Order: sequence, then structure tokens, then C-alpha cells
Amino acid sequence: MDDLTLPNLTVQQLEYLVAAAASPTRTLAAATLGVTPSALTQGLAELERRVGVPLFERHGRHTRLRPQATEVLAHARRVVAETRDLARWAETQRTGTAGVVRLGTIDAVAVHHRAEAIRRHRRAVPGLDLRLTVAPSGALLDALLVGDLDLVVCVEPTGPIAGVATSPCLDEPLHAYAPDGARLGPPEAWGPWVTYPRGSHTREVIAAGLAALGAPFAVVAESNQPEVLREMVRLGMGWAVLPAAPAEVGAEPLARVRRRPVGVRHLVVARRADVASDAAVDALASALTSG
Amino acid sequence: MDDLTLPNLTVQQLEYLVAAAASPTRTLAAATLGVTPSALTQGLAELERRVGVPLFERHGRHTRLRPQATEVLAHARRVVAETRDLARWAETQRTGTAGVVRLGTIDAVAVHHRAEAIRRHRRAVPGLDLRLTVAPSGALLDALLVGDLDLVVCVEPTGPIAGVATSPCLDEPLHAYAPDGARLGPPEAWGPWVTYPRGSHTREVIAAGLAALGAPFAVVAESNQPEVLREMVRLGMGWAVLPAAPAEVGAEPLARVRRRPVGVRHLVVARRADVASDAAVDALASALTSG
DNA sequence: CACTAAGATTCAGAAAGACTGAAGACTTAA
DNA sequence: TTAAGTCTTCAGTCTTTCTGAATCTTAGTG
Repeated sequence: MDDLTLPNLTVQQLEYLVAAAASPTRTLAAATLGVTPSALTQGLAELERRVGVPLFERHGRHTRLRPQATEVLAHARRVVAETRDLARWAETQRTGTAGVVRLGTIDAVAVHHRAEAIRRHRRAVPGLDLRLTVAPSGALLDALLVGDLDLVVCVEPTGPIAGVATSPCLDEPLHAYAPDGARLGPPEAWGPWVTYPRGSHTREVIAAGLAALGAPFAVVAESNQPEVLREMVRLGMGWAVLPAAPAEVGAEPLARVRRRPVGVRHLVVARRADVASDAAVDALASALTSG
Repeated sequence: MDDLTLPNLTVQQLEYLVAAAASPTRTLAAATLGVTPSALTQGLAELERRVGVPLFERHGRHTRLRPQATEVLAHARRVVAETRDLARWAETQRTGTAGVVRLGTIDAVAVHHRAEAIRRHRRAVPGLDLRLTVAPSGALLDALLVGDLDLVVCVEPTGPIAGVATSPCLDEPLHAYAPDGARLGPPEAWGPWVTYPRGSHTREVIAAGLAALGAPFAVVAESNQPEVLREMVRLGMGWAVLPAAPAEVGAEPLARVRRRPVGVRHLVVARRADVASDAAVDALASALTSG
């Protein structure tokens, strides 16, 4: 019963029909469309052939719509209007004034440093649909490569990763913090430590920094979340090396063991190098790097 | 601001997109569409180019939709569904199981003779939108030529009319009727008459019939409607030559002046010869001629 | 690590479709 | 009858879209 093969109507043919119905003559309609009357005739004839129902009838030197064509005309108007909406949507996508950006960061604090830049960007691009994911750097980069994320703020990888392009975003000093009342002896007496899990890029930076100071790195507890590590320090479970932001927040900020940082983690904005650039992603990336 | 030129998307491309989104792989989608994977690739690439927004991203050996493509996909589904509806509608139009037929007849009585045929036809074709117009034969044929009517039941024209094809429908005897109490003398004493206006085809048939009988044709009143002429006879305004159906109806039917008819009007079904045949019109025409 | 199979794309050539400009058919009006 | 206007048809050219073959990449396997 069903016609399994749909007629391959084109938006152009439907535009022809709408224009022909709106104009008193085809010559005029062709002029508004910017084509020759010949093209309009042939285009409408092709449309008629594909629909399979006669749509026009000649009367004098004019060609008029048959009453049956109103059904097809209504369809044409609908599709043309919807296509116009789609074109407008595509335009906003293309110019980056709207779109979906799946952003991944290592923790909310990384976003805090750029909070003002992100806020400004969202104000400038109200149509932006920003989806935030928080995970360790490694997981973020994997998700980026798989295509589950569009943009990642993470700790700079030790070496370049194939298919990932990075640009510097922020340098974040990492300070050592001791539990309240701990003896602040020489680095050799520091610890034990609570820190990020194995495989964490930040942990590697911390390990390297402590090693340079001659401090042992005995780990008694792990967490990916700096806020959790901070509370562990408060509870006296151990020492920690953390960014200042999450450590020195609240009524009772942790106190730095020494003025100078133990290390610096370099945050970068990463994106896939191979994929076609997305305007909305471009805009957010530049807001995060230059902001 | 507006993109004045719409992207010339084709229904086929949108079908490609819908199929690609529904299938796990493009090869499979291409198979269900009945095209080669190559065609699908190129078609989708063309769609992507015309929309102007990247829709796909390769992941491994699979090509997946980007999240932005959901908008385009929704559009594609809408248009494909609407086109499917249109195709179904066109199918009913083509097969004559639905459609608009603008039928013109000389009077409702002409339809009465074929009432059963028309009723049967409407039962068989529930989707038929039948629009009835009643007018004199000449006006009907003009409307037919102008394209305001699709089908006409009228008195056979004296000669063939260019662009009009006729086929016999019904032969209707015309009987003479006198007012109640009139003297029924020889034809030479008949009259005066009330009859159809000048230019009426039926009037020509009547005039010829009366002339053959030797009856004078003095006209004292005119009307296109046989019911009006019948009432004029009842009121004693004059004699009339009418089809039996409208004259001999009701509680007090008119009585025939003589058994044999004065003339016969040949009703025909007329349609334009040049215009492409419409299935719904075809069906009704054949119901009217053969019924 | 080579090897194979599967998915997807690219390429060249053929077929179909669409546009232009010229010519023709037809209608309306002077 | 002429003249202008509308629409269509036709031939030629250009564009689009298909198929079939070749190529590339990836995932799985011995």
C-alpha cells in the first residue's frame, strides 16, 4: 500500500512552487527567484512529474494552480519555512553564536581561575550550551580522543599526544600544607602524604617537586578531589601538596609549610587536532587561553 | 542578517541522514537504502556541505553523528515524514480514490437521473470532494473551458466545441404540459408558452420539436429552472415543454398534453479534451456515462 | 608483527538533472 | 493585423549523483 520510494523533491523546487503561487505571473516569480522563466518552467514541470499529480493548468497566457495543488503548496510552505529555520540555526552554529560545547576540566577550581572569562563568554554568547565534566587529566584526554568531549582543561601531559593540540592556559603553583600542629622540620622530615592517585599528572609534578627538595613521598591516602585532600590534612591524616585555591579557602585555611611553591602544574587547553574546527569551541578555547 | 538563499536540500539527502542515524554502520544504512556505501558517503558529504555545519565525526572505523547533528536530524525526520504524507496523498489523487471534482449540471434533475450512480460512486470513493454547480449549458461549457469546472453534464451542443470532449450520458424526453383546464386542441392551438431563456440549448430542442408538430411558439415568460416553469404552468401563465421528472412530481403532477414527447434532449458529459486526465474526474465521468 | 576482514572514503567515468539563451506557440489588446 | 506579453520547448553546457574499483584506516587474530 505504501509508496516505499519517496519523491526526491528539492527545496529549490518547493521554493519555485511557493514563488509561483505568490506571483501573478511566472515571469515575475522567476525574476524574484533570480532565474530565467525557462528554468522556472522546467523546475515546476519536474516537481509536477515527481509528485505525480498535475498541479497547474493553463488559462489564457497565464498558468494557474489547480485546486488540488493547494495541498502540495501547503507542504512546500511548511518545508521551506522549516528549512529557513534550519539555515538560521546553521548560521548561528557557524558563527559560534550558539552551539554545544562539552568541556572537561580536572576540577572545578581550574574553572574558578577562569571564572570571569567564562562568565564574560557566556554573556557574549547566550545561545551557548556548555556541558561541564570533571575528571582526572588522563580520563579527560581519553574522552577527548574518543570524541566524548570537545575541549579539555588539564595538566600538561609529559609528552605530546598524537591527535591532541594543546595551548597554555594557566600556571598553578602547588604549595605544601601540613596538619595543624605538625612539626615543621627540614624537608627530609615531611610527610606522610595524602595526594592524588597514581597516574595523575598532578601527582607526577608533586613527586618531582618533593624529590627536588629531598623530601620523602610516602603516600597514606589518595583522592582526585583537592577538597577531599584538604579535609584529610585538616583531620591530621597527612600532609598534602595542593593548589592554593582549594587549600586556603574558608574560615580555617591551611597554612603553607613554606613560602615558595613545591612545584608548578601547567594547565593547558587541549582539543583534537584532526577534527574540523567548531566555531563555538574555538570561541570558548580562546576565552580560556587568553582571558 | 537572514540567509537569503536557502540550502538546496533534497529529500533524498534527508533520507540518507535519517537512515545513517538509524543504522549502526553506514554500510548497513546504504544497504537498506538500496545504494552503494559510496553513494551514501558522497550524499551525506554533500548534505553536510550544504547545511554548512559539520555533522559527523569519525571514531575508529565508524562514523558517528556529532551532538549538533540532532537538530538537523530532527529536521530531516520531520521533512521525510511530511513528504511521506504527501506521497500518500498523491497516491490517492492518482488512483482517483480521493480528489476534488468540480461538477456542473444544468439542473439538479439531471443529477437525479444518475442519483444512484453518483451515490454508488461516493460510497466507493469516500475521499471524493464533489462540488456541484448548477447553471445553463452555455455557462457550464464556458466555465469548463476557463477551467473553473472539471466535468459538466449539459445538453448536447449543436456542433462540436473546440477543446471539449463529450460522451452521451442520457436521453431525456421532453413532454408538453398545459395548465389545468386548458383546451387541448390541435398543436396549432397550443400555447402560449413559458420556457427556457434564449440561448438555452434545451429551448432550441423545444423550439425544433414544436415546429415539427406545427405548433406556434409564443413565449410569455422565461426561466432556467424547470421547477419554476412548472409552477408557472400551474398558475395558468402558459404551457411548457419539460422533462417528465420535474413536471410530474409532487401531489399534483402536471398532465401530459400528448403521450409522445415533443422532443428529446440529449444530455452529455463534457470535459476538456486538452487537459491532462485526472483520475477522480475520470472515475466520476465513467460513473455518469455508464451508470 | 604481519595478516585479514570490515567500514568508510576517494576517484574516474557515465548517467541524470538543471540552467541559459534562442526560438516558437499562444493570448490579449491596440 | 500587428505588437507585446507570457509561457513553453529545444539544444547545448554545466553540475550533480550514481556505480564500481581502488585506497585507507581500524580492529581483531594467529
